[in-house]
Amino acid sequence: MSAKALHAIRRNSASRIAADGFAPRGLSTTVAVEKLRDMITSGELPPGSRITERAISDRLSLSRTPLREALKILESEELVVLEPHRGALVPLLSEEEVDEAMSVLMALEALAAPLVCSRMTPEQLAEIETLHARMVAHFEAGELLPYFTINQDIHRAIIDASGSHTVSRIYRRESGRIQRYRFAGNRDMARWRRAVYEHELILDALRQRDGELLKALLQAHLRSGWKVSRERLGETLPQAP
Amino acid sequence: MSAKALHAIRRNSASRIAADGFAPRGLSTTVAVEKLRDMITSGELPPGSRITERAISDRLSLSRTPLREALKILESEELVVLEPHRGALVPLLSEEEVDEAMSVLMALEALAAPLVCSRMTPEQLAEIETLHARMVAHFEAGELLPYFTINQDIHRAIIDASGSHTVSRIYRRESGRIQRYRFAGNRDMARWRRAVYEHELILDALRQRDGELLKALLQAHLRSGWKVSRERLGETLPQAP
DNA sequence: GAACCGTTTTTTGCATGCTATTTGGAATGA
DNA sequence: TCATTCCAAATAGCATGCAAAAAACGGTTC
Repeated sequence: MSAKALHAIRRNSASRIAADGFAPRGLSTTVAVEKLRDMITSGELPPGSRITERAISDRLSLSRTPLREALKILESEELVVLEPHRGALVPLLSEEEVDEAMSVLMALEALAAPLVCSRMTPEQLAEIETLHARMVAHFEAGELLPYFTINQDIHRAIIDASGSHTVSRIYRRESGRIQRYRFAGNRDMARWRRAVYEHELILDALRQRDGELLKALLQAHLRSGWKVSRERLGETLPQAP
Repeated sequence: MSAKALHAIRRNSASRIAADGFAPRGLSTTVAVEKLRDMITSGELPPGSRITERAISDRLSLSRTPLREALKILESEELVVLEPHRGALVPLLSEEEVDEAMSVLMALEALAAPLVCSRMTPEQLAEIETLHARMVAHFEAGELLPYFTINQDIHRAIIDASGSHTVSRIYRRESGRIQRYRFAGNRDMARWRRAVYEHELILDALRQRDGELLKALLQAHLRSGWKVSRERLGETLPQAP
């Protein structure tokens, strides 16, 4: 329909090359989502911080358009809050809000547990065992951060073994949303040791494919982990949003 | 960094004025999300249909930029699927996928029921009673569509009364995602009459603030409603995604 | 010093147009 | 007839620039 003859002779500036000298892999928006998600869940962008589009788009060496798309995605994951005409900020969650999310995670684990026990494949079990071994290794080396990461992976792998895409998706999203706040609990050495032991029990329940036991163990694990984190955060967190 | 001197002397076209002669209320992206969500959940854009950016942006009289942002939001609600470089399409859910979502809704109702009974305010109860009365009126008038809409509102209002923002949010999202597939069940007259009766029971449980009873009733209600819809959809739906 | 108000500066919202990728189809060969 | 290759049209991805809203500033008055 439109004439394509009149081209301004101007190349796009060399913006596809990021600051580190490598062209980004994949689509800009996707890359931006992943980087921002990391920055938020890792705490590099702490709760309460403002995100100005230009600053971040410069930092990720892309234009505002894909960055804005990324922010919209993160908003619907509730990892950022967008205020009209005022921009994005990382939400500061209250203890009650994390509580709520923990309840949902427990409900999802209760829903998933029997499914996992009836539908988990031997490969999935083996995968979980491998992750567990690696996690224990990090525990014994006292490496908190990799321990925590693999810990999350294990819980995700268990939920994934339920075969319910819907449950997996929601679990992932909600657990990512509050991840930052749960981290505090692992700094307690007694709790840490106890958590590893609970993981052993969970693994046993998986091997025996005992759905009821698995459900009980998962919920107790989540509950007691959060209890410790909550105490740790008591000073830092506000009482109401 | 870049020179700002060279301006093409061109006004933005009068595109803020929509086809109906009214300027849109609120932000374009928000408007686009709401309109598209309606178009999808109502079936105006049926599962399987492709959405080309230009066609829809013309139809909603806005540019591709806010439309693309809207699509990203809808994607993370799983109301559309975006294939890289190929655009958006409305996903066709299999029976199993709707099943999964129904399980999640039931789990959320189970989680919410006791909270609702302990935290619901008298105003919230009154609000639900009002909605119920209106719903019954539509039932007696044989008006299926408004009945169905208010039905959804009642379930949302019950969940909202739990006071858990997290549960409300997830319930809303998942129930919207499968809404299109649940509609079929109400075409069965026997089921419809039965459903209204079940709502009476649910209302009683709310009045008595009996959490266990409420939980049981809600779950039975959801289960039997979906059972009928599933039979209706049996012919139309594929077995696997 | 604090509160008010007009002006400048910054930042978001959006339309536009170019580039890159995909696709549909014609032309070619087996 | 069918598969293959190549080209053109269509369409998504993204950078850019302008308009408008919000924030920051500066000066004035109380």
